[in-house]
Amino acid sequence: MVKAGARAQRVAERRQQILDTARAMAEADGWTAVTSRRLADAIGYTQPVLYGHFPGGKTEIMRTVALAGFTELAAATRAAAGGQPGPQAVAAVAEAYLGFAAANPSLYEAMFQLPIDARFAQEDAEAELRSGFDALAAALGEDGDGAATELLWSALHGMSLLERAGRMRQEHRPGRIAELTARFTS
Amino acid sequence: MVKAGARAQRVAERRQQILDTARAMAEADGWTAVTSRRLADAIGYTQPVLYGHFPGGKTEIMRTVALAGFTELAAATRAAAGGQPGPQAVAAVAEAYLGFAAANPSLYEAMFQLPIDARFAQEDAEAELRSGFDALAAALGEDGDGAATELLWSALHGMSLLERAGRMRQEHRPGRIAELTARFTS
DNA sequence: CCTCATTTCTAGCGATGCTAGATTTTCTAG
DNA sequence: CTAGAAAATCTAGCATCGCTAGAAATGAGG
Repeated sequence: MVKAGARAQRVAERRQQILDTARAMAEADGWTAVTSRRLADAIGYTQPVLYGHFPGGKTEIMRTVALAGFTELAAATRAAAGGQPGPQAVAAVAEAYLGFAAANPSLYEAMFQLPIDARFAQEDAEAELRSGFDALAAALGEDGDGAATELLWSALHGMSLLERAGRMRQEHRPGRIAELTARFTS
Repeated sequence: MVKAGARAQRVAERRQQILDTARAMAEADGWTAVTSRRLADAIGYTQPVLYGHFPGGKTEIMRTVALAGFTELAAATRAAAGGQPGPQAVAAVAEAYLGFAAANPSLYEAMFQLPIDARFAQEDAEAELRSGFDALAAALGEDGDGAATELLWSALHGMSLLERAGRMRQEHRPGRIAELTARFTS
């Protein structure tokens, strides 16, 4: 079984290479620049190889990249939330969330602007999403039905996208975070 | 000059027909279904005619549709804001904003998920955008630097998208609006 | 060395956005 | 009313896209 293991490992490695390359290309030039031909070229193979690893094609690749993004975002948010709820935790969580979205715009795009078909790894994404959501709730110290957390998430999500779209000036972010912190801790 | 006027009017009419058809097709089947061939077919002409009216191609068509969306959204928000600021105005504005986004998802998508190149009708969109922004500020009664309004806008924008993406349950919206109204009027 | 399964590639399909050049229609002027 | 100019429209095609069937290369076991 050693050889089979080696083969499986090679397969896993190339799979990961595809994901890493796709993500890097997306961050460099946007998802539209991640074409099957360019991606295949970048990993030193031809297009059909991609479909051997990801039968769902580009969509499945994006979705898998997005899944990693959910994990990372949840981890970052959880780490920022820290122990107790309160203004400090809310501010830290907001910083972490906005920072993540700004640092990985294409990844964030794959996570949230991709239609969800409830097929590929949907449940995993859902679990990671909930983990991040819980971190927000923890920072708020919410005990209700989650409406406040949903509102906080909405604000962070919307702010991320509007900043990225250039609809809000970057230098005003501290003011927005202060405003958010104040309004979400009362 | 009557004949020249008649010609200009025919041109304007067909231009509007292209926009209306594109918008309807987008709302019916999404923007990816709005292809140059299908759109040309739908208006009874061939592809190059589209480029006669919109040299920028599909992008310019989407942008022009989006511009109308900005106007409509600003009008709806202004109408909802009414006279005085206060909880009622904030709730009404939120309802109006979320209702508009939910009722015209593809239009909203064109408005905010389309990259802005600062070329096509950018300044008009900016003006309408500011008008809607001012309506939000009026509902809040804000007099500061706009941070609170930006935060409100972020929350509404994010909530719209998360609802559309199915990340938030529709039936919880009243709770979210209540939460928002409470936190934005203190 | 041969066989056979796996891996990889070649070549192609239909569809996309877009455009150059031919063709038809419409308007104008004599 | 008609001939020619101008405008509007179409035909046909390009490069690129995501994706795939079938041929060729590769590698392991007998």
